[in-house]
Amino acid sequence: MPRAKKTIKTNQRRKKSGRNQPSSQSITVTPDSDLLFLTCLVSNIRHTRQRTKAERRRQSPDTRHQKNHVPTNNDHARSTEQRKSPEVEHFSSTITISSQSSQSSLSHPELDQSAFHSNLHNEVDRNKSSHSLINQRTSHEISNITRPNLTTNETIHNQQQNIESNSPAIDTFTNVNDDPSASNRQTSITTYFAPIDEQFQRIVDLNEHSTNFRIRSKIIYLSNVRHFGSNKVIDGILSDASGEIKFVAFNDQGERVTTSFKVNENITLENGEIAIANPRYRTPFSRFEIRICPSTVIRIYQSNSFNPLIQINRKPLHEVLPMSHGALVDVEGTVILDRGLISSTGHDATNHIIRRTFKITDDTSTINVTAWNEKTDEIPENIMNKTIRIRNGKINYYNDYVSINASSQTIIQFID
DNA sequence: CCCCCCCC
Repeated sequence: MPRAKKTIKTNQRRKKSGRNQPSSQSITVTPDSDLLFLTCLVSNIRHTRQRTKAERRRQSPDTRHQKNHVPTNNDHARSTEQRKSPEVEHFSSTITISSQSSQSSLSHPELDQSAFHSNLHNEVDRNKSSHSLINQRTSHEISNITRPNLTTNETIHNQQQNIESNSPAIDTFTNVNDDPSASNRQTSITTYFAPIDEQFQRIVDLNEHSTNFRIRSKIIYLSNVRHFGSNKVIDGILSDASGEIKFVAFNDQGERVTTSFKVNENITLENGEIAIANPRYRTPFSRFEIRICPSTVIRIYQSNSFNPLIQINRKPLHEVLPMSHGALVDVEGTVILDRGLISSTGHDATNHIIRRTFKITDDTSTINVTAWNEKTDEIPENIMNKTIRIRNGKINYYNDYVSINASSQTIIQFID
């Protein structure tokens, strides 16, 4: 069946890339020339010593450990609050270089760098020296945004994160003059009015009056194509560190989306029609939707560290257990048992089903989670002790046992 | 201009 085939393919890809995260699908190997650049960049930053691989390896589990206990009841705001959380503050100064050094480790898949990802952007906020260094390269590199080049995109990311995090975005451009390749940009106009191609807007700042905008985002949800009358529609949810917004695409525009969008991949999106979404179709975390139109430019955005967390209205597991069959819930928990992939056939023998079941726990209880069919593609091979965040999981009673089903309407994200 | 989807 096509479904099963698809699963196998993604698993192979996962193995090849040597990484465990669902986002690994978007990763390409950094070319040597970029490693060279990285080396220069890293050695140019004086006040901070580049840590050896062994040191990084040692640090990695610590970092993961610190993040693991985090589950709080205040998840709603957590993705934006995280930037200021004390534990992040605590170790950010010790891994200041890691946004560069962990990039170079991409070609060393044995290194588990996943623990760094969610924290990289925090460091840039606090490290103005690397910040200005990075800016020297940004203005010409951004034009290469479609190049499958992690260095480029990380660089852009580092700069853009500053825009997202510090409300006055202007200071980000102060060092642009150092870059000879940017010479034709150096009119006073572009110095003071940042060119649109050098920044991303925050998703929370979009509204029905936004016209020329550019965002970068993770595709956290993609619907199936639905048909109505002679038309078809596809929609989804885009997320950055600031929030999320729905998008919708009709007919021809939908074709673009179905051929190029994949859940958990990052994109940049420029222009589109923004409207207040029909409340029936809204997410709990956004009012607006972007209608993709012919002028909308969509590009792959390859960044290992841009990994915004999905927002959820988290329910403690002990409150989930008594809920009724079919109810939708948001939960978060740590995987304590992984039963792996199980194939079976449905009532109809031609219906091939694949599922992955694992048990999660939080402070209050434990529950089994089953991901069905294509959703299993989003589950990394190694999930033990990782924290999973689930939005729109479906309560399922079967043989007197409660579990949470993750199927196509469910959004899942591994945090560690 | 659009929303349902169950499966062991």
